[in-house]
Amino acid sequence: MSRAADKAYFIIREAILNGNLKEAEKIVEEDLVELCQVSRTPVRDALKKLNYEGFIKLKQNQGGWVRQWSKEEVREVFEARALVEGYIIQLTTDKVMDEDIAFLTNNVSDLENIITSHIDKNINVESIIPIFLENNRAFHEKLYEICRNDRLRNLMFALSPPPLVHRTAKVFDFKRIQQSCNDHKMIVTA
Amino acid sequence: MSRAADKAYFIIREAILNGNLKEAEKIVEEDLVELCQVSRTPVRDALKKLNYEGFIKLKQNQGGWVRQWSKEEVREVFEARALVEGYIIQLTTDKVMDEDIAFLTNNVSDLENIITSHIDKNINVESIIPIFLENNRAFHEKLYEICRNDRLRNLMFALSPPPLVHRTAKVFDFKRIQQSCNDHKMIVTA
DNA sequence: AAATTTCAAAATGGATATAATTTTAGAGAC
DNA sequence: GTCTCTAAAATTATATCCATTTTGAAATTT
Repeated sequence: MSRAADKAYFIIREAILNGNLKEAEKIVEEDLVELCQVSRTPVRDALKKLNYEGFIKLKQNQGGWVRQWSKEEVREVFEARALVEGYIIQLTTDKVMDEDIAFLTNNVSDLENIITSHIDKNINVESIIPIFLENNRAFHEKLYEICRNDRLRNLMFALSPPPLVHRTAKVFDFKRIQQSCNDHKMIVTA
Repeated sequence: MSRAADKAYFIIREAILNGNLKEAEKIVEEDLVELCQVSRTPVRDALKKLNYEGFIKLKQNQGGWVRQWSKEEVREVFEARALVEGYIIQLTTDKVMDEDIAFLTNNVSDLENIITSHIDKNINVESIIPIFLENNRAFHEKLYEICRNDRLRNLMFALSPPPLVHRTAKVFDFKRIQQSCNDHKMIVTA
């Protein structure tokens, strides 16, 4: 995708994820032109992409809305993601190299260390959320790289997680993060 | 998506699947304008969608190519599709209604009858391929309808099958079709 | 007063024009 | 003869313009 269109894509996506564009809010292209400082063409490209990825819902001749998530849907997405991830892990086992293992091992132990040090010092969980997210992203990115399957990577992207506001309660406490960390650990050893 | 863009999408998709646009062939937007009889805007929309679905590969400022399929990739796609389908079937079990079952039962027995009559009369397998494809499509479409999950439906679409030429050897003989028929039968009884 | 119709304003989809980028093709150097 | 550089051609990306559709409020009818 091109530069102006990329710019629009990331700005709009960010606005959705951080809640500036609220759920079920009508999306008007002209407003986004102003927000993104590009013309309508790249804005429209960005909206198409966001539509494919499920961030918004486009309707013929009626524009788009920020996608609403029911509890049921959130659950289903997480289940489907788990399904695909499991499959990806299966695929990686034949292709994985020593240096990949090293990378993943480091990734996991990095997070582990951070968690324990935060718990020891009694630091609030919120401060490690960004670290966790980045660590988590890197881990999964590596898995895609190993299994070399763009299709599956897109697939996971299509199953992009619901916006932060919906995940927060579900995901972000120390227990959850440790759980995720352990899951990754098991994957690496396998 | 809008009408002209839909038109372009289906024309181009068809051209890829039936081999008129050959593998690894460079895709030039202006040529497709002529083929589809619409302007460049809807052609570009269609290409974006086809890119997202993996039919073609787009590169920044360099246009696109019809996707090439290695044997490995074909296998992986079929596996991934099976994975998602299995999951869809799991989801449908709580939601399925009597009339849905009736529809699926009919669908399966229709195909069964056609197969046996063709084998009895010693008719070439090729003549039932279109019937099989349509029957198959209707079966899976029904499953999506039952589980009411657009996301999974899109996901399957993103895992769109490789072009016909690649599937032919794999899929189209009586044994295969009967196998598929039996699979569906088992799904219905479950 | 409620419902329906009409019409203008606004928003989206599509076509075309312009700008930027990449590819090519040929001239010149080695 | 091959390689490199450059300018023209081709192609893509973006902006803008036009057409079509939708929306919503005012007006008319029941």
